[in-house]
Amino acid sequence: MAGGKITSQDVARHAGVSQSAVSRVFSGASASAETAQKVRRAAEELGYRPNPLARAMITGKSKIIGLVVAYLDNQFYPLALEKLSKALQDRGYHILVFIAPHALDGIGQIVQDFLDYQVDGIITASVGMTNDLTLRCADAGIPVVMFNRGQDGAGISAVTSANVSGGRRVAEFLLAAGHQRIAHIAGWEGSSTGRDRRRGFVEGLAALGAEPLAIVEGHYDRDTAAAAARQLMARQHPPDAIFVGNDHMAFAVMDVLRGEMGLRVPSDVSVVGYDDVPLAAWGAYDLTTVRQPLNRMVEATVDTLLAKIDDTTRPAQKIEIEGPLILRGSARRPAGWPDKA
Amino acid sequence: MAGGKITSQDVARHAGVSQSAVSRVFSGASASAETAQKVRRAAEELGYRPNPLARAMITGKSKIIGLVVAYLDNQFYPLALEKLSKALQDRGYHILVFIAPHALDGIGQIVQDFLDYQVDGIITASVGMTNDLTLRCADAGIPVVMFNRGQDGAGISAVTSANVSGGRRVAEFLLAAGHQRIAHIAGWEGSSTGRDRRRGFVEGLAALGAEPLAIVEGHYDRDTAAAAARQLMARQHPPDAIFVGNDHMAFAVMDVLRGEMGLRVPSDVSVVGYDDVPLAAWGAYDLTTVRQPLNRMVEATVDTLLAKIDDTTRPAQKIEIEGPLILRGSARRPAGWPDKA
DNA sequence: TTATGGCTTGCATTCGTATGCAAGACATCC
DNA sequence: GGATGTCTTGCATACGAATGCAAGCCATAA
Repeated sequence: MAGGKITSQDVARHAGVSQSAVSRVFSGASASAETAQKVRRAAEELGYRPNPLARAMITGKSKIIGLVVAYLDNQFYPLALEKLSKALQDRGYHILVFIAPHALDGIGQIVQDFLDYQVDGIITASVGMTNDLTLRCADAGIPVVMFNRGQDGAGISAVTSANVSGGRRVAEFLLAAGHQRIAHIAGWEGSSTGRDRRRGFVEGLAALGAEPLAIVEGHYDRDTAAAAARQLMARQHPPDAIFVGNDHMAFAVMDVLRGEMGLRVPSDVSVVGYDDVPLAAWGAYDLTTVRQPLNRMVEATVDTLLAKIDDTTRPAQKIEIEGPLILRGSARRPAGWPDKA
Repeated sequence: MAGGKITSQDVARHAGVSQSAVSRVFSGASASAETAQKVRRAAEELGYRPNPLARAMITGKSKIIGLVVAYLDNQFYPLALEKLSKALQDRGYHILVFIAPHALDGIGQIVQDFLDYQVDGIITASVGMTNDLTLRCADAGIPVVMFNRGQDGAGISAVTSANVSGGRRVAEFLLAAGHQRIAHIAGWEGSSTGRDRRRGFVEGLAALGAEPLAIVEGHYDRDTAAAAARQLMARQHPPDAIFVGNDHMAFAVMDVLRGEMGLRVPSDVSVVGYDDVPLAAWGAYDLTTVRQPLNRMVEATVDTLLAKIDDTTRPAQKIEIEGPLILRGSARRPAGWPDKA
């Protein structure tokens, strides 16, 4: 029961040295082997641990990373949260989590909180109003990395998967399977991922002399995507394949096609998603989708952020990681294609 | 740009009062209306905000709540995390998130981190080794509330849904639908929720003169639950209804029944889950399940925790909240039953 | 032997806020 | 009018660790 807090003073007394000596041993500054030994023994015996809050006051480094997330109903983000969190914990950081409010003024509040708590860095995992948030933090001199969302021009680091080439691969895949009328339910024009996937997809079709039957926005939202699916299928010549901007929406689309309209996937309509969340592999959906390589994205994010914290002058980096197309049962498979492409 | 930090000193100078006056205005201590006015104006003009770290050093109150979660692949927990987080943010707290490591020694690390950062309170959302963690934190004098998990005897607050009566209601429901051979894939014997649901279920059957065909443990894990389903269906007389200890496992069970075995739900087998996560309402599963009233559970958790932080001598509370049975398409419906029971 | 340099070490101060204490202002009561 | 009490206010100090500075130590070089 270490009820009474042990301070560096206590350790100093116990070890017969000064408080500064203790501080130096624990903060890695120079100290003789002998002193270090004595201090460590004393600390061990007393159960001393440096107080990070006090340390933060002096150094300005809190060892806290702010993590902003939203859309926890899309399985991709809880997983990202989990892995980011673990990776940062392993590196000796702690994670202050903020659920991004949908109201815009909430963002200002969050920025203030970050400043107040002197977080050393910030990761934004797909917040709609990322721009505002990131810019304000960057202004305040806090390193920021955007996860799964890029930003043109601005000097802010970002880690994404290779969305353009992913979209292109889906186009090639659907054409190879012989689809004639291919529609796209896009993510959100306000997000780089949505734009890039769409662009890659359209370019991929164009490169093979095809063009999309229609493109509708799904806003990364179940209800919107479901409505989009209904709208597409109500056309005089409905699509025979739909590329959906992420898995979360693709599930809604499949629910509409099969549940409401009694259609069969993929015999009536092929559906392709994006992300490869665990649910995509479950029997009920068995969704063909482009995998976002979560582990590598997390590693890259953490590395980039910590590097920038370590050396603030580092320039911003944009990192893109390729992910494979995972072939499952929700889309017709072209003859001869393997499970991954 | 407010690059240089504004301190209470600056405000004091600007307002023509002492630093203590500023402190008192911002910490709610007594101050004359006039002084308060001057201070607030000055603070406004300078963009001053009290430094929570410095404040924490003096008061010992960090306004940080530690939140321990695991199993982020079960949709229930991300949602809980989201709502808990929002509720606490609204009350002026910040959330330090820890992903519970599966290794046992990781727990000790977490406890130390909590102590180091002087968290004001802790919420544990369904960690396996909750016992050890909670006891150690309670020992250290940090208020703890267990979310969605109880603990017999020990003086620790806990908020759960009414799992015993929930289990009982499922039993009554399945019997009313005329099922003859009812099996249960239970949660985990080491968790109170798992034990309670099971107990209520068995009692409910017994009260009507029935007994379970079989009970198998699913460990709240997809693969284990899937294996359990296979095992149950391989019996000479397989069940015609399965009550599964939570939705997450129920999805796996449905995948096995429909995907692997070609059975129909509910005509061949009825499936009932527990939680009512959003996915349960999606078309692909359309799962009949007992709802855990998340919003009210979150409110109760936050209220209990903050009350205990406010007055440490408060005795531990065990709060149970009733949740309805939501009737959907995965289980045969007894004649005359409404959608909710 | 003395001067020079590199290491350690302790002292004192610093970070930004909260708070006990005593002094002052003012109203109340006898 | 003097005594008593309540309310404000400023001063000084405390929280726990980090760090500039100067003093002390030892070894090496001249």
